[in-house]
Amino acid sequence: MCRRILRYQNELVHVEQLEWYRGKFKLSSLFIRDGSFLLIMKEETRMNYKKELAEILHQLLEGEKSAEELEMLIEKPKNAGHGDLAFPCFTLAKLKRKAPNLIAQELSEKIQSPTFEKIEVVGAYLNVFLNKQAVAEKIINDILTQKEQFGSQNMGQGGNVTIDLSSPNIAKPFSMGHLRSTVIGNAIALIVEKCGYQPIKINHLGDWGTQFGKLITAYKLWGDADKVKANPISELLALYVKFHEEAETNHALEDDGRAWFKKLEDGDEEAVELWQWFRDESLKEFARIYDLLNVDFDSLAGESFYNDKMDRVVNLLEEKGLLVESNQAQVVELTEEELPPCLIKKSDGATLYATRDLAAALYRKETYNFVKSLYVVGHEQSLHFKQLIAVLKKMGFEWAGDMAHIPFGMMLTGGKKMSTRKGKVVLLEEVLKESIEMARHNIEEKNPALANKDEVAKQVGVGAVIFHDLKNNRMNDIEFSLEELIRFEGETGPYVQYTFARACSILRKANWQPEAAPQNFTATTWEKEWKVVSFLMEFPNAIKRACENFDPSQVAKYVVDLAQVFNKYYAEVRILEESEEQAARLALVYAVTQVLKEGLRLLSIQAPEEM
RNA sequence: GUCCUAGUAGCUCAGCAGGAUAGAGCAACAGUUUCCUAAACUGUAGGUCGGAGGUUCGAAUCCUCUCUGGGACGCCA
Repeated sequence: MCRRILRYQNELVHVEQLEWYRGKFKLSSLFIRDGSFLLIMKEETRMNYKKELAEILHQLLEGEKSAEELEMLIEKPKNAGHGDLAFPCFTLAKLKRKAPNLIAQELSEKIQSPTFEKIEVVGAYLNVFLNKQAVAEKIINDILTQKEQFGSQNMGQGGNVTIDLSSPNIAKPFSMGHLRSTVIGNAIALIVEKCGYQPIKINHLGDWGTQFGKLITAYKLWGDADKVKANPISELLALYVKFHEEAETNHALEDDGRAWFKKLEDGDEEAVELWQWFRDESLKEFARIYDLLNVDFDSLAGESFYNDKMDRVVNLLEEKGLLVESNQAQVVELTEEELPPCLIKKSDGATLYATRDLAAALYRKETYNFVKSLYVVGHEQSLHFKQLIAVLKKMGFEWAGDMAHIPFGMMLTGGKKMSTRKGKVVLLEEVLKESIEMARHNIEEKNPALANKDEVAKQVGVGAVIFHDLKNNRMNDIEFSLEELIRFEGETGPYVQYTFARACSILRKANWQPEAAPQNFTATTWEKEWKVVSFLMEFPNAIKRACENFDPSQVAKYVVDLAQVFNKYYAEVRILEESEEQAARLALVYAVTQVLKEGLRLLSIQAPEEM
């Protein structure tokens, strides 16, 4: 091979450029392999010590396994006594036909790197201890200079990601059930943005559909304009509930409701006017809640927005010969996909949910040219999204593969789904109010001298509710429990916020400024601090995991873990006490505040400096 | 009936591209405040990882079957 190439991360780079890279990235490790490749690691990569170890092992094993394979085998030990990285040698035993503990022993003797302080062999394991001084200094300085940028990545490269979130139904109260999509979607938007994507948050309002026909029917039968004006949502909800009660015995009501919806879709003046009114009132109420939750949207294009864009979809389907009649309705058959047929038009010609989502998908691709299009919608709609994507693929739209349903479990009361129809809902606003009140109560008890009590109570109360939703795997159902929600101890939002506030308090008392921080901390062994440092190091990985899996709980869990180790450290070490190590300790405290704050921000939770 | 999802400590959950004694929080019990905010910290107790097979040097993690809860399966969204 005449051209010497070196690999720079995943790219191939010409060796002539080596000097340029050396200047720019301070190469830490340089390997020459079979005279034709040079493998380098640039400065940022060095932070990924796992990669470095994998690379070294790869060299030592003379290519018997790829660096990537080796990296996957490296784990971080659960037990601190087992070091920071561990490599089990079992799999090599077969390849080398040698006892795994012997292999570990041999490897341990050959590894030489300033990054690794010591290598221990325990059975078949290679336990690697990082050089605490070097690593801690590196991490702390990174955070000191990058501040809230620490942990940011660029896998998104500016690509647009549309996120369908929240999407409450107009004329219905904003219930606990809607919290999940709102809060999960918002956190995903923030996380994805942190990873270099451009999120586009779309509130796909449920402002269209047969339900409005039903509501109009109910309003015309039993409604009172003054009452609705005085108390829009609760009055409309009462009408909606009454409709369903009456409809159980009087089946003509259902037909009447359907008829009114058809009129609405055809632009009947009275129907449109009522609809517009209901919609405006609802949006006013929702605005208060979004404000509390700190959520805003890039688009409010809901279902009604696609009203005039559906003919095109239907025509396209017809042109492609996908539309077939079935019991007077128009459907797309999905037998090859092993899915039930997707209903496009009802027998009365009115459109359906799927029709609107098809139109919306097309619109979003054309308007935003997304690289990913996410739908943060409950798990019970999985089939619908499978069908939606399948139909788009059948239509020949390759980009349908970039669409993804992000499902989540249900909010339950008494083991059952909350049902608007039966009027059995818990209002989100009520819950937020209770939580804020609880926070306020705690402040009076614990820190009555606090300056901006109302503001902090709001941040803490709302933080508790958001965190409670985000801390667990999306897919778990959540049994609604007010007690559980407004618990501020243990693995909760307020616990993390409290940890942050106490850390801030230390910095305040020390009158510590990041600009005045020293660059090196030679007086410190970092022994007591090591656990905290090693958690700080994990932040970028947590974000990456959260982004790849669209899973905010990864960040929530991380932030609790960091708070826990910091609290232990805080209880053990008196930081404000004069000591040679104080400079390093204060810098560490500052680093913790930065990461906690940023972690909370990614969950849309504020971090008060005092509470 | 088919498909999707979950089953880990009394409760809520982590851990699941297989790895070293299965971890937190809550609740229980016992402690810590002349000391950086006790919304905290320390300790004790608590588990045949739903069950049965299988793959493997090694399984909570992968495969098959099975039981239980929840959900979805054409004119709701």
